[in-house]
Amino acid sequence: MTQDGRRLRGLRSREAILEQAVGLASVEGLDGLSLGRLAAATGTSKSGFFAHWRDKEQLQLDAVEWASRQWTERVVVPAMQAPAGVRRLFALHEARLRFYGEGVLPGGCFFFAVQAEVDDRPGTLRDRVARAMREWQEFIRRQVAEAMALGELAESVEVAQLAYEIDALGEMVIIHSRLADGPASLVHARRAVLQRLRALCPDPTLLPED
Amino acid sequence: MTQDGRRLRGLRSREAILEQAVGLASVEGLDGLSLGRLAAATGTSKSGFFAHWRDKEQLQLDAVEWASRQWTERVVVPAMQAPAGVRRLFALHEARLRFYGEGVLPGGCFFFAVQAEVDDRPGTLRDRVARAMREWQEFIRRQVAEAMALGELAESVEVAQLAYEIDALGEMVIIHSRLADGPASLVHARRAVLQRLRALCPDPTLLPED
DNA sequence: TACATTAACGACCGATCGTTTGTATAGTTG
DNA sequence: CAACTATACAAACGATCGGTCGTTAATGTA
Repeated sequence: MTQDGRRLRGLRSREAILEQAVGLASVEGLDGLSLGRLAAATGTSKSGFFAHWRDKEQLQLDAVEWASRQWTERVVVPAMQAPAGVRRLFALHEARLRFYGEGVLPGGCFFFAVQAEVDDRPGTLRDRVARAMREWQEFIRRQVAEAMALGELAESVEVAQLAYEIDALGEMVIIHSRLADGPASLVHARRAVLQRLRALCPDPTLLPED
Repeated sequence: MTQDGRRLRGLRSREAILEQAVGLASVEGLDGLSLGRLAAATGTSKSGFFAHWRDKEQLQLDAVEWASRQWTERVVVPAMQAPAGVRRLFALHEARLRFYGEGVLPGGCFFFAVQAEVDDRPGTLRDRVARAMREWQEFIRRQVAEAMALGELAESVEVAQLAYEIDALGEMVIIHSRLADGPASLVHARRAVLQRLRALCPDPTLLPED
């Protein structure tokens, strides 16, 4: 199982295809992502995919994996460089908004585009997407709990409640920025969480004023 | 152009088909809603649709119209029975949550399922969906502004900001309840808006405590 | 009664879907 | 070098897609 040149070349095109697939899926969803169009976008042939994946579902599963790793690298990891507590919590929110604002994915958010498709369709794909989202929300909850343990959030805070609010205010940027408000929703989402955290934090100077 | 029996019969099946279409689209989206499956669900034939609609896009446009009216009847109208101001604002939020919680549509929310599909695809359909959503958000903003005019919200409130928060906290119930938290997200969404309004309202007794 | 219109249908069209098959080729191993 | 393996392809498959066509039965109008 040594990685010789063949596998290396294969891995390279595999990664290139997955990157394209995640980008396309963030726009058209996992169903709209047809093998024909993906082939055209990557400059390969439809049948070439089956050298890398047994069927379309395997490709979709790997795309979910790829999107998860991308999210971790571009959102979670940068936020972890902020000091633990309420500052890291807000850094996490800002990192997400930066991800959206910079247009890393042409459709904004891979998981948002995919949720509506899989949530009513049981199967491995749905399970994998649901797990990724549960891990993400659990991660937010951990940051909230840590901020509380550090005394940086009022004791009256309920962890799951605040975590829901932070996630909701961030995620909805995708909808609002694309169909209605445009970039203004980024400002609204940032301020909503910032003011909420400042109101709950005994030492608001930990957070920017505006 | 008098409405004789033929047209009446046509209208009846037209409405029945549209109701099915909106329900199916709330689950599978407007693309997933294929004419073949819609025909099977309504017990008619594919080709029968073309007696009512020129092509699929016209059916989709009418489905958007139907979903808009349903939303108005089931959410907006009931909320308007509450006294203007902060109580009506919260009644609007609760009416939405009731709509989701009761499972009026099998997929939860028609517009949520459709947004991700149309937002990157210019055309009449996208325009119509975007208009419906802009009207809804503008309606929320009007209620916020009215509550402020009545002195039921602190003067520091920015209308668009608060409206964004209320809408985001409500809409995200669809995602969270279907892939992660389940019904708990309804509780989170309700409490988030309730506490936010109570904190901003000079007379919190206008709103329930919990 | 004679005629027009409508709802609804079955059969079929070209296009595209995911997938299979067979093949050519480049890289690795004995 | 020969034998083998992984990559990639063109061609074709059955299924399904949105849509057309011609027809039938029912309902209206003159």
